[in-house]
Amino acid sequence: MTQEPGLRERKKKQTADRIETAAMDLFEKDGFDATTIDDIATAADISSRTFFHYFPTKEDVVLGDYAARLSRVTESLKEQPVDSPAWTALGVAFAEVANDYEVQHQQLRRRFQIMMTTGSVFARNLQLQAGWEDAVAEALEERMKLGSGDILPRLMAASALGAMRSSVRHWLPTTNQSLPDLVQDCFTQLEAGFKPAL
Amino acid sequence: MTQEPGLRERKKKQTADRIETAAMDLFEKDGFDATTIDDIATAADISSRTFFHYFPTKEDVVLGDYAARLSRVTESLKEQPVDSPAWTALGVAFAEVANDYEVQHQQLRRRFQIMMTTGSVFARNLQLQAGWEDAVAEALEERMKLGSGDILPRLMAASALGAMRSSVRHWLPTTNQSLPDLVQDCFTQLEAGFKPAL
DNA sequence: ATAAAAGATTGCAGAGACTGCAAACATCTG
DNA sequence: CAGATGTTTGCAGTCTCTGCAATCTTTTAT
Repeated sequence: MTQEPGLRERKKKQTADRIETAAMDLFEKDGFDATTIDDIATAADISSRTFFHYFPTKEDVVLGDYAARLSRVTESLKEQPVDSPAWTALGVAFAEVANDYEVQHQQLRRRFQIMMTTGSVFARNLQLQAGWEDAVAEALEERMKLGSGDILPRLMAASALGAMRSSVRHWLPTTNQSLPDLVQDCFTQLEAGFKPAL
Repeated sequence: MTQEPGLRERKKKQTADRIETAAMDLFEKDGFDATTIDDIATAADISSRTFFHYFPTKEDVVLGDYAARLSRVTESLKEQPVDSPAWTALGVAFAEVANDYEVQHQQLRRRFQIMMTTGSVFARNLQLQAGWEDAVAEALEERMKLGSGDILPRLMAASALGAMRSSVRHWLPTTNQSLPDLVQDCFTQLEAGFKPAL
């Protein structure tokens, strides 16, 4: 099943990494907007055309992997016992993600720093999160066996993502509390609002 | 105080309107992405350079006025009696906006239609909403007399905006329920989660 | 009424992100 | 080793958006 990746795969990953590190270094050195695709391509030793075979936009270099990470929420959600309340299950799923964030906080802080100070990157991030909201809302709808006419799944998904975003924002500058704790606090705060919902 | 606007002001407003209607017509006819600034400029009888004196980006033509509308939330929030709970006050403020939306739903539907089907416009919208979230969170913080170390104002702001967004999404395709009702439902749903907070 | 100030419009040149295409190149498969 | 398949590259081109300087319009002060 899991074949050892061939030369082609290895090279590809290697190039992707080279682009990413080169780009991040330049972003931090010169700023996101002042760094051009050409700059990145030169630093990563590829042609500028090739850049777009690896990343759809410049913004995605900053968000790339951390975007994929949140998509785990839906998987985790499906693994939760069906008899636990939806909001609780959501809380567990997000706690896992928060843990990932906490573990890799060194790399994430660099990315967040750029994201929070660059409008286009921030916007792209929100756009990706909106996609996750859709996915989470859909998963919740299925889980709660509700028709698509009910607003509750979407509201829950939006609240959960909002809790996550709020937590990250407070987590970033301070480091007083751990991210999982913050997320947990937000979820328990909102819990009463979703009490009656299975 | 309120001087009758001079010729200059009148012309400016007139040009802005011309750009907006021309652009919206083209967006609906050919699609947002397929419409170029040049197309809009030609249709509105201006030079393409002038377009950017009126709108910072193509996306803002779709979002323009309705963006400003939500900024009313903070004002409305300040007018609420200080002894009413924060979440209740927020609910009233958003209800006013929802009413505006409902009244002008014909124009808004056109804009939402384009927004929901065009990634860049949707992203821009989320970016603007993030700005409102900041403003609302700040206003709440002041109202609740909390230090800036507390996460609650931000969580409330995020939840409120989330409720608004969720409501709009359900309101758009159906028309079964009025937007203010939907918003009200979401706010009462979440109310229990913010009960203990003044 | 007229001249000066202030503001708006325009064209031009240019940077920069991103796309499609076709040729060259590398890797994999049999 | 040859053919299939995937990757890189250069090139030409489109489009958004910016700065600048010239021109034209409206306002204001004389």
